[in-house]
Amino acid sequence: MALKNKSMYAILGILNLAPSTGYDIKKYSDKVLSGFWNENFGHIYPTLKMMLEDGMINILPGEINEKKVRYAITEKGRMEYEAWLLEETVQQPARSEFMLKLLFSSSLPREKVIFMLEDYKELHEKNVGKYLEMQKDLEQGNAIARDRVPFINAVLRRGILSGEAVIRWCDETIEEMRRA
Amino acid sequence: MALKNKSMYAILGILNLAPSTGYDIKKYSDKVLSGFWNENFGHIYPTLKMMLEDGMINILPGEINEKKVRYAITEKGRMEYEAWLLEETVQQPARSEFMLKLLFSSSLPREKVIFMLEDYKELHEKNVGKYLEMQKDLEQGNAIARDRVPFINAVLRRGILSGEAVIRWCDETIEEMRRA
DNA sequence: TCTGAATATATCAGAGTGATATAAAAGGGG
DNA sequence: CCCCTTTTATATCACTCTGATATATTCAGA
Repeated sequence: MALKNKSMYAILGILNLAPSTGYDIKKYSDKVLSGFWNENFGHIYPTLKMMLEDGMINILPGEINEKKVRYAITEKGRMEYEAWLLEETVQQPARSEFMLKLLFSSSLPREKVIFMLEDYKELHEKNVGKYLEMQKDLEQGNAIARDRVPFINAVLRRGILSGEAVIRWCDETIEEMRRA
Repeated sequence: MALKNKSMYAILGILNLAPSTGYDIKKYSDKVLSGFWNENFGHIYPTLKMMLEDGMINILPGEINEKKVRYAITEKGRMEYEAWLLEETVQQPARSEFMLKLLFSSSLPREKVIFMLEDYKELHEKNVGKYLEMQKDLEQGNAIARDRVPFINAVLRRGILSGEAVIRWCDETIEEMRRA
C-alpha cells in the first residue's frame, strides 16, 4: 500500500464525518480545509480507487444516478484513520514563493518592494476577514456536532492569529523599506 | 521549457549571488532558505541539467576536480530571473498535517490533544530561537552585501513574528482544551 | 426553452519528495 | 601515518501531488 499518501488521511477524515463522492470531498476541502489543506481531483480519484482496493472504503449502493459514486469509510479505514490521529506528526517544510522573492529583492526599486508588501498585506487582511466570518457562522451553530466546535474554532483562531501577525509584519517591513 | 518549475527560480537566485555546485545549492537552501523554502537533490540535479540545456546557466571550467560541477548564471538566466522578481506572485496553498489532525481530533482524549499542542509549541519556540540567533549573526555583519541586509532581516522578522503568534495560539488553545 | 453554473468523474504531463546508491576528499584522534 | 567518520558531490527512482483539460449531466433562472 502507499506509504506517504497524506491525501488518504484527509479523505478518511472527511468520510468519517459523512459518506461522500469525490466531488463532495473536493468541495469540503475547498470550503472547510482551505487555509491549511488542499486536494485536487487529479489526486482524489486515483486515491479513492486505491483506497477501495485496500478495503479502507466501500461504495454505497442505492443512488438512482449511476455516474455518481458515493463512498463510505469501512472498519479497516476507521482503524487506519485513528492510528494516524495518534501518530506523531513530522513537520513538513512549506514553500513561500513570496518570501523567496522578497529575500532576493535587494536590486528592485524600493517602491516596487513596498507595492508587493501592500499587496501581500491586503491578501492576508481578506483571509482574516474570511476566518472571522466563519467564526460567526460557527457561533450561530448549524449542523455541526457540538464536540467538534472547539476544534473548528481552534483552527479558525490559528488562521486569525497567524494572519494578524503577517499583517503586522507587513506594516513593520513597509516602514523599514521606506527608511532604508 | 518547463512552465511551473519554481526550483529554477530559487536556483537562479542562488547562482546570482555566487557560482555554485548542486551540492552548494542544497546547502544554501537548508541553511538560509529553510523556514520558507526547500530543495531536494532529486530535483536540483535534473533541473540544473534542464537549465543548462536552456542556456540559463553554464558550467565554470577550471576546477581540477572532475566530479565537481560548478554552475554560473548566464545573461539569459539573469533576464529570466529579473522578470520573475517583477512578476506577481500567486498564492500557493500550503498543507499542514498538524492542523488537519487537530481539526479531526474531537474523539481523542483531551490530554492527548494538549500533549500534541505542547509538542507543537516547543517546535516553534525552537524555530524562533534559531531566527533570533541568525539575526544576531546578521548584525555582526559578515560576508553579506550591505544592501541585502534589510531583506534578510525582513525574512527573519517574519519567522519570528509568525512563530510567536503560533506560540500564543498554542497557549490559548491548550487553555481552551483544558476548559472544554 | 435556452443558457450558463454546478455537479460529477477521469486522465495526463510535469513538479516536487524522500530514499537510496556510490564514491572521493577532508579532518581528527590515536 | 593510518583508520574512521563526516562532509562533499552527483545521480536515479518510485511515488506523491499539482494544474490543466476533457467530457457529460443536472439544475436554476432569465
